[in-house]
Amino acid sequence: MNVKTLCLGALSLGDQSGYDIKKLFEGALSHFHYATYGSIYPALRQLEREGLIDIRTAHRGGRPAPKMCHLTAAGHKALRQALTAASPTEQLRSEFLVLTYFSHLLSDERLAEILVEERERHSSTLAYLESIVDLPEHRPGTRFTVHAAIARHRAMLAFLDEQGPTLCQSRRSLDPEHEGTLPPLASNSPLVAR
Amino acid sequence: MNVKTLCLGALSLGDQSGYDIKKLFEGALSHFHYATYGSIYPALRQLEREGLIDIRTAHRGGRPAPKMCHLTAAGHKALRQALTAASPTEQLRSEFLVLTYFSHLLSDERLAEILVEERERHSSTLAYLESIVDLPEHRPGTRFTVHAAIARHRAMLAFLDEQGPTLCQSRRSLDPEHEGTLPPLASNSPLVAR
DNA sequence: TCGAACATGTAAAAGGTTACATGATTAC
DNA sequence: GTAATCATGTAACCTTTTACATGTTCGA
Repeated sequence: MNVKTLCLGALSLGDQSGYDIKKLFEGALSHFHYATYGSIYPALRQLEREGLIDIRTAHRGGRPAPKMCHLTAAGHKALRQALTAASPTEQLRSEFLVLTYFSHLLSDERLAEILVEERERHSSTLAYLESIVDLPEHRPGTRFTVHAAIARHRAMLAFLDEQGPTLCQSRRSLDPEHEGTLPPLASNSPLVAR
Repeated sequence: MNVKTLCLGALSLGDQSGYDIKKLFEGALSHFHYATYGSIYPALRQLEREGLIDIRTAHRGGRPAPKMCHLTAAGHKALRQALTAASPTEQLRSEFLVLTYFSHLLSDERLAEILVEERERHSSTLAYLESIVDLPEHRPGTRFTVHAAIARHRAMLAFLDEQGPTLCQSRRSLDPEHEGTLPPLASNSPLVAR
């Protein structure tokens, strides 16, 4: 799923400027995708070239004039096709989990710090999401994805409270001698083999 | 966090070939990162040029000779620094959530199909993870990340069972006339503004 | 004998981020 | 007056994916 398709999707909700679309990526979409101006503006220009959107400058006095983008019939069709054809994939890139996976290379203090910070991140995001999920203006699709994010952050909080202490303790019981030189993975380990 | 750092991390677990590292990305690491040969082999060559790893061809008769990679002292130091300096970020890219967010553009049948498939994905991954999480050969870091994945997939299953029907029903109660031309988001919506 | 697993790599292209560049307006 | 917000864009760089290319060995 590329930024072009996401922009078409955003425009299916109503005419918007590149700036507006960026806000959407920082807001509702941020829980499952992200994009910056550097990809949004080129995407919009390309979509215009392909005839999938119209761009017209809105000269409302005062403020800098935004270029409002509007889905054409062809754009609508292309969007539907893209969404229907997609076999939904998911990719998670979590540096937190990378760090904990390699936690044998971290100091106790650094590990504890990382765990606390991760907890705070989930906690504050969760509080925000819970405060907005029941607002009546959400479309069903929006509310669904907010619920998904809430479920995920709640689960991560519970997991951190349950397994965080275990991770810290398991390190203390290890011989401090062989730091970073643990034996190689057994080649028949399911995690290696699969 | 780039593939080079991940490769260094993999090698902190013991000497491995590029092929072995790929298996790690398909296995234990797959729950929070991914990489293909096209990025792993160039990364390894670059790490060798930088003196962070040694590569030597293992001539064990028969099989094609793997090039075993070994962390140098400099590599170990670089890895520790990279892991300590990282301020852990997380990014999720879920086409499933993109599709549900824009579900006003999908047919009822397609939406139902997507929900069922997503449920199956989480269900089968969860079953696998639960079958291996208690194996004694896991390092604490490995077990921690497996628990994290289990927590996430369980939460998603519960969420799908709870909110999936709601999403389908909310569509049926909508006027079928204005498909795809829902009113623009209120500009004061928290999801837009934030 | 045939497919799966082992094993390494390249080249082109796609895709995106980062940093830079600019400037008006509004609210405090 | 000054910081935040509105508003658009480019260029260089980085990273990664995709598709291709090749060949061996083991087990059924």
